[in-house]
Amino acid sequence: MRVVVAMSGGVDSSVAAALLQEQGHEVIGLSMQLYDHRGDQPFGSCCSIDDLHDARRVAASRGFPHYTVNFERQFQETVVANFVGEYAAGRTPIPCAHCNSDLKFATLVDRALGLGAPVVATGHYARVDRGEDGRWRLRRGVDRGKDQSYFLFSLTQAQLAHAAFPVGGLTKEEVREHARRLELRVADKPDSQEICFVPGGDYASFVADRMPDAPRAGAIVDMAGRTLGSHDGVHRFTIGQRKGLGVSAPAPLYVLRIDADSGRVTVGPRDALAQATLTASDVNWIGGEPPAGWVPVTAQIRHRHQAAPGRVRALPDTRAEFVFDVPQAAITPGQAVVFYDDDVVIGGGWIANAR
RNA sequence: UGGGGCGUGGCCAAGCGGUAAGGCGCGGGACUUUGGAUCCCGUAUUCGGAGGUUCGAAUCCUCCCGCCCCAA
Repeated sequence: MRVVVAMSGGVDSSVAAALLQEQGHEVIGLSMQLYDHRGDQPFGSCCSIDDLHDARRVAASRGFPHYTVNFERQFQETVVANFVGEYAAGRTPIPCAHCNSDLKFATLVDRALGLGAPVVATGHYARVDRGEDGRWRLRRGVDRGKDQSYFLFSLTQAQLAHAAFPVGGLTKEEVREHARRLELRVADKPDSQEICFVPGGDYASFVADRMPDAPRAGAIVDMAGRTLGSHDGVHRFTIGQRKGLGVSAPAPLYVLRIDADSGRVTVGPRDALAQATLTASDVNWIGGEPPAGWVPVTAQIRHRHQAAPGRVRALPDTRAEFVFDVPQAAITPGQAVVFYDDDVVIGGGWIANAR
């Protein structure tokens, strides 16, 4: 079978491609150029010029074709625009999830079909299979420590039908062993981390430079409304943040609330971060239809959050309401909430608010 | 110049004769395909200044400097 593999230049997607090829598939490597690599400005680790070279070299060494497609414009218009807009609005974006939902799977499946490939594979740690009802299911990767199903909650039945995650059944260590066995040059390449398009991890400057209006400065106040200090812009904060407040107090202070209109950032003790109920928007129910009534599930509210039990129900306009059995700390607007039944992704959406 | 209190690292603050706790903040590291959190490490040769007492003082005494409160 002809398969298109989205290659980031890292170990995971490289091994995914090599394994598929080893299994007898006709592999076509595809890399997305997300940034203008001309000029000398530094950029992040994902899909950098070096990564594109790595992907190309891996393809060459394995003897399968590799193409680079230019997604700079789409990346700017979807992922980067959302990233900047969310921070400006006092919310906290999660670009990796948007990149998957708004860019990769939104376009790659069509591209692949155009190349005569019915399947698009990536290096994500997640699994796809079919349930008893014949519907496609998205499940957590076998390596729970590296699981990335959280970032893939937006996949639809149509997309899952054409998706493959070759490393989803492996552990990271097994992937690296395969990489060494196959003599891939990226075998010992460090795992990617941090926001790929923000140079040096200084996302605050990145956002400030691209905001339509000047950063909204304001006061840092306690729960009683007393002013404790001031800040340069709400984009510098996220719910649950402790560092960088510049305020000293008898005990650590955490960001509890961000009001983008007034620029007011409310801080308080850690206990005050716990909330049980959240509303999500643009919810994708992977099975195809929203559940009827309340359904018991576990919910994950950030990458590496231990999914916690509760119940969910669908609301009108593709929204959903979820209630944790035990309140969780720092439920943050802008982040994704993903619902699971054991290791099966039921659906997910973007956190709109919590209370 | 009546009385009382206080000055310890960027902030708060223990210590009250035996050779500078702790917290916040800050810096670094670990972890991590988002942000945040969490964990680990680091952060005052020195206690407003100058003398004195003592084997030894941030801790006792004297003077000076600077704050704060009470007083018609």
